[in-house]
Amino acid sequence: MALESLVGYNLKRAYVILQNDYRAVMGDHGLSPRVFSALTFVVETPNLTQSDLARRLGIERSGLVAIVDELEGRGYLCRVAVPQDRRVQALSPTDAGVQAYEAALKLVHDHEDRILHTLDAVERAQLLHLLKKIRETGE
Amino acid sequence: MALESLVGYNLKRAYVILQNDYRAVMGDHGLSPRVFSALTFVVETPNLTQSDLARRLGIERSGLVAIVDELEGRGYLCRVAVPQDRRVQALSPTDAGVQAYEAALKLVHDHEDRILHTLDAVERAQLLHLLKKIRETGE
DNA sequence: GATAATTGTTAACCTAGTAAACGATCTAGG
DNA sequence: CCTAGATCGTTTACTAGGTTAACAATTATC
Repeated sequence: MALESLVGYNLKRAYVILQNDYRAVMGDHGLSPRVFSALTFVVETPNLTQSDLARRLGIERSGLVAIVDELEGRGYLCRVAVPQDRRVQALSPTDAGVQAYEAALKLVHDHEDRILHTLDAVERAQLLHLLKKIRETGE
Repeated sequence: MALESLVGYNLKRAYVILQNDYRAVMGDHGLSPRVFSALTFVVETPNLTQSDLARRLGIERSGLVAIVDELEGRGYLCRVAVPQDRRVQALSPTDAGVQAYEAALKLVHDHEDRILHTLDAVERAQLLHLLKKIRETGE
């Protein structure tokens, strides 16, 4: 079967498996992968603007609006006006946002430990390294 | 940045990069990844039925209909009635389908060679092995 | 000071799926 | 034999996760 030796095919199948397990672990009202990623950037990056965040996530500004809306709706961040540039909205995490991020990160680690339990530490590091190498050539 | 050490995040980013390059190489009217995968199974598997194919692709039967419709519309396969079981439609590739498959496979190999040029043969084999290991635990 | 670029946002659209229901058909148990 | 359940392909409605194009407001550049 030609597909079995294609990286793209195996990458997609593995991606779907991880995503399904992610959702199972995070539950029905948990943060979706993209919302969790966005929250991570917001918590870890001071003075982040929406355009910044969209670029870092590799999506369009327009697509980010719904994500930020959700995080704001959950009370996990605030859009704060920036006097130096009145076009932008800086994204500032709330205390609840930081807490939710830390709790979600624990769940995500549990999920990855579970779904990747057949990979030892060396293999997992290898996998990360190889995926990053792909990212570097394509971004 | 916590995301950088997560397999899921890196997997998705790498997957998006491969998918974008795939589409760039295959062109605007080329076979989409899922349609190419389906055609591969049809060409390589005699007497394949739609339910079989859906199971192998890991999608629902209902979702497969549009894919088979497209392949049939392009003249790459025929739905043929099976006398032994009048519920099923066997999927039989046409000559044009086999030809299109072989041409597409060449393009896919070109695409993977290009996007993965920073990985040597050993790394590429490692990556395939690790992705397959994930697939085995999750399917 | 005019022109161009950037920001956040909305609206319309697209892709790739899922879930539920359907009639047709096949299979197994009594 | 025949009835209950399973399976097959299909349609319909829906969802997630994006994109592109346009917009007013604002800032940067020449």
